[in-house]
Amino acid sequence: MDTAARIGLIERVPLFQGLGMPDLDAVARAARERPVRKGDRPFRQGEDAIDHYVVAWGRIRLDQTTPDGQNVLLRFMGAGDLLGSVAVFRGMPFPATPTAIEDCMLLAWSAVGFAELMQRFPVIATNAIRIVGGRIEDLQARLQEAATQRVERRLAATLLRMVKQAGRRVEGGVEIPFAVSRQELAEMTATTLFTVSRTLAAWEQEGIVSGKRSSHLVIAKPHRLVQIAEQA
Amino acid sequence: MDTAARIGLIERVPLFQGLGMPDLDAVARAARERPVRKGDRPFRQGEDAIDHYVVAWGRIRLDQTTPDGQNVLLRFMGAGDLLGSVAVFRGMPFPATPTAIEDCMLLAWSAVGFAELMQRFPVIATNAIRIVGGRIEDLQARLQEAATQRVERRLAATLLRMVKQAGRRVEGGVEIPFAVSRQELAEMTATTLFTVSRTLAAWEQEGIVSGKRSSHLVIAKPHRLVQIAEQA
DNA sequence: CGTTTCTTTGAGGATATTCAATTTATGTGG
DNA sequence: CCACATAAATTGAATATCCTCAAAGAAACG
Repeated sequence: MDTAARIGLIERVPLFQGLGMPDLDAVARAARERPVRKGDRPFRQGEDAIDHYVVAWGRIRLDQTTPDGQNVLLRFMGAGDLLGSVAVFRGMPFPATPTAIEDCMLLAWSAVGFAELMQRFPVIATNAIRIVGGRIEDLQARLQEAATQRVERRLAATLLRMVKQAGRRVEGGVEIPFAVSRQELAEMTATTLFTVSRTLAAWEQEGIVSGKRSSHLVIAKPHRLVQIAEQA
Repeated sequence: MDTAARIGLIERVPLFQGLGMPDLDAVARAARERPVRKGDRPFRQGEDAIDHYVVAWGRIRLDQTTPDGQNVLLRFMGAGDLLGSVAVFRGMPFPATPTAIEDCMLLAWSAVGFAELMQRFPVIATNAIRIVGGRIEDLQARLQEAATQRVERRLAATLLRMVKQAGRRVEGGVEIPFAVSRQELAEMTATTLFTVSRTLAAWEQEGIVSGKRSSHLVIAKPHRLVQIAEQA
């Protein structure tokens, strides 16, 4: 990937929004490329956080695991998403493990290099706060759901979040453009894969969703999901 | 409160860590004072976020309410805590409502004024990211608990978090230095006040905690709570 | 001292989990 | 391309955890 290509990527990354042309060039030159094969993990929960990452392309799953082996899927990430920065800023170990669910390309900046960029281009800092703030709201929403709502509503909300984040219009509805297992949906919804399976089966009956196994999920009736997610 | 007093407060606020003397003065002068009576709400969920706040003294409870009236207690806040900033940065309405549980003093900065300060003192931005990052980790931990653990463990974790955040050594253990109702504990733990009541009753039997009604909770055996919170 | 608010306790029941057994995909090697 | 092995999903039945509702008791407040 040459500098021009990097700039093309970087200029669409929310973190670097508001930077002009020469600035983007400086940012691009400071980046290292880090390809990640499908299934691989660029780093692991508990390791020291030394690099900031941005996903250039490909998709990544971010998991948090408890000491006793239970897993929470925090989110899926795609092109333009920020990875690991919060831990770097805080000087703490990574709180979660990313796993590539497709072949990916990451761009990496060392803590020091990134600090220099932030000093030169203060807008990066405000962008970072905005992004991290968005994650807070997302987490608060999920916490509220987990705390107050039943599985069916939560699952509807989970699917709608995924649609909002990565959904693609296709004939017959909106598609989630990568394979998601019941287990993964369960880990995002705070439930078990069994309950997810049953719920999706019921929705399939009603024609709300479709898509088996490794094929992509298609939401045929998003409005029904919204209804379920918001039902009193 | 004169400027000197303000500086005294501000220099211990994590957000302004790393600022030197003349800088602190500038920050202090730009602040407005906003007293809040016990029970009052400086703003409400859904309102436009125009001011950044820092708690100068007093305690505040931060709640998020669902459209159907259910409530999640996000956290308690005290001197030095940042309030509302995430929403201001994002240009979004406040996602939660703060309520003073004691008479409080807030310091307020307008969005514009604060942006100027951040421009002059870039360290404020990095501090903000660190602080907001800390909240993310807190929320992730709570989400994981809510998703994977039973009430007893979650309640233990909730109490330990409160101890860590605001606990005070007293004879016979550690005290949470403000009154917390069962209802509030339930809203922090994603359960009902009934279950909290039963669990605390059992713990009181074992001598792990003590404190009735409006008296402050005392954790006599924090190590036992840790055990419960971490039990496989 | 009465009223209000918070807390306790009990009983019953619902939601969702757990566990086990099948069925259905996927993909790998022959 | 098929057969087999592996992984994912389905489905059912039993059970556990926790919630809901009701009623009574205790503490706070004016």
